[in-house]
Amino acid sequence: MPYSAQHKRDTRARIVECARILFNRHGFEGVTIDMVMEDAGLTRGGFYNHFRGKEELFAAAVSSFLMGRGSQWRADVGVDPNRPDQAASQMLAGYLSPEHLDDVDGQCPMIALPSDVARGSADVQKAYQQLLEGMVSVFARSIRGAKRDRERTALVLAALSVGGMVIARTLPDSHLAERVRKTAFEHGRVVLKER
Amino acid sequence: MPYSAQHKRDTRARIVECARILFNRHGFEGVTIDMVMEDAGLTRGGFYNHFRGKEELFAAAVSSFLMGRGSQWRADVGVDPNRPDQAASQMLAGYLSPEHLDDVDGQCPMIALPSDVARGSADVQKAYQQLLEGMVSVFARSIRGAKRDRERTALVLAALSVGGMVIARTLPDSHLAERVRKTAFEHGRVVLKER
DNA sequence: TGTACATCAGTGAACGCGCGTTCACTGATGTAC
DNA sequence: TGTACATCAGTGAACGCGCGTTCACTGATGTAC
Repeated sequence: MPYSAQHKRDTRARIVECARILFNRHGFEGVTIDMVMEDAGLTRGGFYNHFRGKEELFAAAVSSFLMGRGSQWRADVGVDPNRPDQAASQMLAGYLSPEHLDDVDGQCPMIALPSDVARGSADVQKAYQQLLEGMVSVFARSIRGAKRDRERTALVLAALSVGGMVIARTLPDSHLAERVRKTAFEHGRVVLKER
Repeated sequence: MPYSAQHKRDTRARIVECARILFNRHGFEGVTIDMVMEDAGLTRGGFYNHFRGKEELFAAAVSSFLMGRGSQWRADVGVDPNRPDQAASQMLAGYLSPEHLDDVDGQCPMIALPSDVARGSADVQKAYQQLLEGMVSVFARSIRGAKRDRERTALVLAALSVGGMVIARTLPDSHLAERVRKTAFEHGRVVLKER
């Protein structure tokens, strides 16, 4: 056996991580296989030892956000189990934070790549949906009330969070962008408190 | 003088309208000058009699939504002047309607093209911002209360509308997409009633 | 009214470039003996 | 322990294709006389 299976897994993970950042910066069409492989310290041709093609890489990159930065969406990281409502307010505050707005490389793909995903493969759309479902479940779990109401409120918070950030990202007037972000955040807090 | 100035204006408008639809369908990179000109009944080369390049066409296409379908955003079309609140609820209902979700060709560019615009020229970003400001001003004008509160509520409704539709558009599970759309709409109605 | 002319919207071949993908190969690695 | 070997991750040249843009040309149109 040449090289270990672990070596291959590591290389693949490195490629995906570089791709995730580059897609966030430049979008699906704006990223070339060359760019990704160079960032990963490799050359063009080796790419096809790891992926069937560019679309598969895109799906893997979007999906990887859940395992990386977005892992808190499933694990409720650092939240006191006696205060489950903290998970929702932490998620809201983090997602609609000024830091997240400025963090091009590390931002959530739902913000950076919505139209790319909408025109992408079935696999990347599935990955996008998993991101949303993860977010919604964090919100829903830390809201009081009947299950149906909890999910409805969680969906509202998700639409508000993603929508506020997508708009803020796209506005050239950074002052207006900041107002959108802040207003969405404050309204989200009100929605959370009412529950 | 060969051809009238009106002839040239008409041709340009036809190109922009075809481009708007194609961009909505396929995104900025997915549309070629050839596709646009063929739809407009012309050939490749003539394009540069009307536009400096593809980026300028993109900005014109996004901007054109305000003059076309989105004209209601400025004119409060068909709204009883004694019931200014109707403008907001009509806009909310129309924007978050199932018809708008299904209307790929006619949809608002803020839904179809957010990431394309975010990576586009300064001009197209300005056009995007004008769309948002138009929407916000329709909401704000038909809400009661202090000016500051009205604008904050209007921004919330805009984030909710755009966010709800962007998410719904991107989700492959159409059942979940429909739930997101509906939930955003119903929450928007509540927000409007509270004012 | 008819005709010659100037203008410029529109044509379509050609250019240059970049990108996704393929492919024959190289060489680092773990294993068998 | 040392050596020959098989595997396959990685290399980089090459291919094929499509796209944005350019450019010399054409011909429809309105005007001048």
